[in-house]
Amino acid sequence: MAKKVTISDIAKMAGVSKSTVSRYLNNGYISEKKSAIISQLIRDTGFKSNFFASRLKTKYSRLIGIVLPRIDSYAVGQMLAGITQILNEQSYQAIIITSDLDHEKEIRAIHQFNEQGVDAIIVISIGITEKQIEIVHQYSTPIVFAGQYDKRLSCIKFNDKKAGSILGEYLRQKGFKTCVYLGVPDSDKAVGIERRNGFIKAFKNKVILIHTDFSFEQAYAQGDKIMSYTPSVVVGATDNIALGFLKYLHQNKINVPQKIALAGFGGYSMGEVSSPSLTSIFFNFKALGRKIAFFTFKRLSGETFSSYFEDDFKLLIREST
Amino acid sequence: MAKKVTISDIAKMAGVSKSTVSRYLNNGYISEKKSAIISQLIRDTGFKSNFFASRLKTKYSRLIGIVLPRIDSYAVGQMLAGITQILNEQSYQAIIITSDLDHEKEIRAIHQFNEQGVDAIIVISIGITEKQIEIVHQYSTPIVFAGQYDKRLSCIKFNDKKAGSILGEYLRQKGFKTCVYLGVPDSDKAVGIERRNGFIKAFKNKVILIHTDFSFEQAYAQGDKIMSYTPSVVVGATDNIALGFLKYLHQNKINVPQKIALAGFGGYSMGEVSSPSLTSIFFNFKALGRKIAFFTFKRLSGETFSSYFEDDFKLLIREST
DNA sequence: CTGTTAGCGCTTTCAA
DNA sequence: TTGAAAGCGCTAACAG
Repeated sequence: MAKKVTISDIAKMAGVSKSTVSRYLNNGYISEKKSAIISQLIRDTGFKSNFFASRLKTKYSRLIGIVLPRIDSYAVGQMLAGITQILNEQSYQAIIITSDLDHEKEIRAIHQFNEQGVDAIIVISIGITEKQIEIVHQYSTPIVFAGQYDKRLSCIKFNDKKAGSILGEYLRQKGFKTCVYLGVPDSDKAVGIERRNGFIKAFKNKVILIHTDFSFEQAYAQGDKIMSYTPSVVVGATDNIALGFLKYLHQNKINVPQKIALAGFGGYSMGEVSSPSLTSIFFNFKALGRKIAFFTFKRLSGETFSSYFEDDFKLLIREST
Repeated sequence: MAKKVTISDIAKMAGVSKSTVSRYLNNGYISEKKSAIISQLIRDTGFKSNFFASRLKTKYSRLIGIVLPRIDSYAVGQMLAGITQILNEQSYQAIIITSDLDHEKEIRAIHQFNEQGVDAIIVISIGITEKQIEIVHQYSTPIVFAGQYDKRLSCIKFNDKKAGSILGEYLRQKGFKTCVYLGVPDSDKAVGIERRNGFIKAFKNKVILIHTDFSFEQAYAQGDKIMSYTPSVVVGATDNIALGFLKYLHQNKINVPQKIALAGFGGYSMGEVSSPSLTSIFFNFKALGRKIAFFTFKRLSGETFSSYFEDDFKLLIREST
């Protein structure tokens, strides 16, 4: 079972001092002979340096705290996969707390990570508030925000405006004249405002704005209202929203794309298996996750605040347009 | 920035001993007066107990290591959401490593967690090997396996056999006579063997078995072969597999469910938005995640090995049958 | 109810 | 190149 082999035990057995063993473990300022014997002893006993004792002395933990709005979402899962991939490669580890889309919890999580002594914190944010900015400046731990932007913080996110404009441009060139855009509230600056503005500016023609939440159901429920504007194309701020409306179209036997075209943002696999498959802007969330990790390491190595906008997305033209 | 306020500082300021402050922080065996003054001081100074020092003394870290095959999957995301929900409620925290579906990495992760001194380990496994069993018995840290079963370990998973039989029973009663079952390799005991056997036993009629992997693409590619058996119903071992074949049916203008019926396992939202929507066995992965956490706490509180089979799934009858 | 006293296991000067 | 010694910040007997 749990063999309580400590550094002293090894030292005793090897006939050296604890410091020597410690040196072997760290810098390695040690003679060949002793090194060999210690090495052997460690192997035999199965000794493992006590994580907490070591962290108590040195200042860093090789732990990165990650605050997530929720974990059961495709985008978050992909990002997390990207982040942990890079973290693990560098022998860092992720420790996660979910905020459940609650600003207060997000803040509490940041406090908690600080208390735990993580080396850095990554916050996949649902919106940056003044209070958060205050907290970031009050702690010395590097904090990186992802998904949202504020110039006073270190942020990394997709260039939502550009994403919106790519889709807008494409649909304009396709000759669509009237669009209903299913947007989410402005409280989500990235998805709510930037994506939409980019789209509207590039589409140039008529856009009717209808607000909805992020759910499949609410988009479905707005079907009648949407159709009352007789749009030639409907765009959902996310694929999920677009698919909610697609369900309505199916049930009302309205043909896509013959009667009406449809597009979304996300490029989730769901949009690939629907019929018709959904035209969408694919965001490479996993790649973003990797960038987030790199960005965090930069901050860790002393680089100062700055922001980054990722352009790794592309237009997937599929059957729905 | 990082104010290095320690428990001694607080003690000095409050005119008490460190132990008293420590007691305030923990058991609270302390007078009202001192409690009040310490409480105030902590608030003022922004003192936070040093995580590592405290963990060095007590044996517990309140950290649970979780080994995942991959994070960017719906099922895993849901489970993780359920697990972390309960963990966080109990002030425990999740620390994750991904195994990337690699047995070696899974084992390394278990070792690593042990070295780090987590209180318990949860392994969402892709298949239990002899080597793993050996390791579990060599460590004293409680380890809980999820998703797979071996009687020598603490396991928790869905009752796949029963899930299979529910769908088999339903399709038999519906009057289908010939079924193609798209199965995955036997190396995944739960999904590959149990689910399939439960199905076959309950369906009673003719079942043609075709092997495929977990991907949408491979299921799609097997379309011609599947149709050559002229089945009246096709069942995918996962929804994803079923949807891959659905894509084939769409492209070949074969009507579902008029010409052929289709069903899967999973109950993912993808099967809800497809058209027709997919009949499926819904597994409540989030609920399973919560159970996993509870189960882990039981082991933590000294209960011994045992296994648990979750029945929280149900038949979703939708348009495809 | 509270203070004193020992460490937890490790790292890190400092001198040798 | 090595060892002695001094803690990191906290908790937990023990005695009062």
